[in-house]
Amino acid sequence: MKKYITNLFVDASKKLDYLNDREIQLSVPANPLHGDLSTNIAMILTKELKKNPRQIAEEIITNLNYNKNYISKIEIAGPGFINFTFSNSFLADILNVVNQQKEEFGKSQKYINKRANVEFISANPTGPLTIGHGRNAVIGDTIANLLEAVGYQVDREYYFNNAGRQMRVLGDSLKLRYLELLGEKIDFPDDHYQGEYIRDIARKLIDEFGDGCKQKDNNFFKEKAEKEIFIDIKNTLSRLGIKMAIFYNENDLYESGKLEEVKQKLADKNLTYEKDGALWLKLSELGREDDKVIVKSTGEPTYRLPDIAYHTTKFERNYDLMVDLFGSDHNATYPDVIAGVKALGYDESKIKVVIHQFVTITQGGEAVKMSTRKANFITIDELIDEVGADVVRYFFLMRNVNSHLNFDLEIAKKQSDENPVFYLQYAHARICSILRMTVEQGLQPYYDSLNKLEKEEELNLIKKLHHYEDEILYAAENCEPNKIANYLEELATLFHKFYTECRIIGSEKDLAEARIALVTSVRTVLQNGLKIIGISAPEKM
RNA sequence: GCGCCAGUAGCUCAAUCGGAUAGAGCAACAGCCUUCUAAGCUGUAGGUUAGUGGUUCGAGUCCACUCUGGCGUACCA
Repeated sequence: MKKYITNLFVDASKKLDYLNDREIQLSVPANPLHGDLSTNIAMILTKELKKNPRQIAEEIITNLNYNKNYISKIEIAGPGFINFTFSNSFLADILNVVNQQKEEFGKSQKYINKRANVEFISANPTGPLTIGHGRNAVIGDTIANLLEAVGYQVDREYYFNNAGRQMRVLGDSLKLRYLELLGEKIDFPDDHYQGEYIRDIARKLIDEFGDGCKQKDNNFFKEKAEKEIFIDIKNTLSRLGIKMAIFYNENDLYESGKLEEVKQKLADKNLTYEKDGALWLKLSELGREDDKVIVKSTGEPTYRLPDIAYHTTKFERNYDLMVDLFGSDHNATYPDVIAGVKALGYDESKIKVVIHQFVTITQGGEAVKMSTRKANFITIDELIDEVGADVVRYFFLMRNVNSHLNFDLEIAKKQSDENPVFYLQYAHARICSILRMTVEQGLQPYYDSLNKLEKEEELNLIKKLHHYEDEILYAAENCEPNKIANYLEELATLFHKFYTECRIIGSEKDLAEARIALVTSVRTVLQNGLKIIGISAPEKM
């Protein structure tokens, strides 16, 4: 409908010059008395034309040649809004469209033949995924789902480094626990990984090799730990319904020579210099505040060089869009990387960095500080065991990525009956129940009597269904998965109100069957939306 | 000190590029099940949108400053 109205304005611009190339903002008014879509164009033009906005609106409306089958009326209201009201025949047609498109409804072809890469989680394999990673994982996966819904072919990518200091400490930690379990007296250092999972892996080694690994070096233990931990991480992700397409190891950048190549290119552009035995990148010439070290005096690169090199590989893999999802602790570092990528001649506008704020974990009102090393953490696995994958996903998704997410463990555990995710699923289950019942009564969805739907609860529901496609597109383009969670809650609310006010069984046959067509469409949209946020749609609860 | 993010009802959060009377849920109070699932619905109460100034037809939203909180500010990632 937005497209239709926009085209009306394009036609009108042939007569009204000032409408030429003007973007028409159409929004859904909060107050139903203000119609179904509204534009403020007349008020925007008022300054330029030095005319009263209501006069301008009047002039525009007389030049809008609209079809009464789509729009029942156009009105001027308030200071100069132009309000459009959908006709009932248009609303009825929405249900036909949903019914025809089914699981395709809401998807679009806007980015068909485009390829996107969504990089997320990217936690080094030093321990199980914790609540801290959970938000990143769920947001990333849902952004990927959204991009797929608007046409992109998407690769989900996990970047990790198994070569750094963190991983050496991990290998050490495993070796010490191994020796400890074999009866040696071990003084386990504070700065090593304290978690019980290290002992679990050590036990596996003993089961497999007995004491035969005593003489093995750090590398052996490191590799064993990495392997076991990755199995665990992948298992956790799979419980959340997440499947990564690519695990990209930072080490490949060294082995392939990519790192050296990028370093050389930066040098060729005269963007590096040596100082104090280290190699510096002239970030101050690239719009950043200070120059930064990219190769330490020890010869080891800092994270910046491999990160820049890594991003160049994404460009070489020909993605049209690259989404990087980080926690807010990375917010000072990524601009350096982007500046480096740009300096190498890549189009940095293809990279979209999404920063999500931290999850604040509280237990009984008290904040819990998390640290993988200190083993003071709650794993996603534990959380799934407690409340189920659906609740975990929904909890991490329901807030704006820019907002801190307050995760009260006690509420998450005990409040499962009142969790909003059940509210959505309940709406779906109720519809399924109705449909089971109506089949027994010999009733079927009937699309030729949709004009019988004229109660407020019915019309509001249909209008909400109509907005679904716009919501998906907006959420995808802006990487705001929480919009879909909010939308589905609103849709569920409208359905529950409908359910309370409008009966199907017992109503006159044409009306009953039109209502069946309506709830069938609602079910379709609930299913489609829940699928995008990765939550199940139960038929019974 | 500087940078990014936030501050909206008692609590947790919405509010589509600046739009019309700032909305939900939880908690509180009062109602609704002989009829399709009460994990639901209806009503009452709850607000100087942290503060001060500015921009304009119009500000929770934009700008400046102040206050509070989170995350950063490495030759750690």
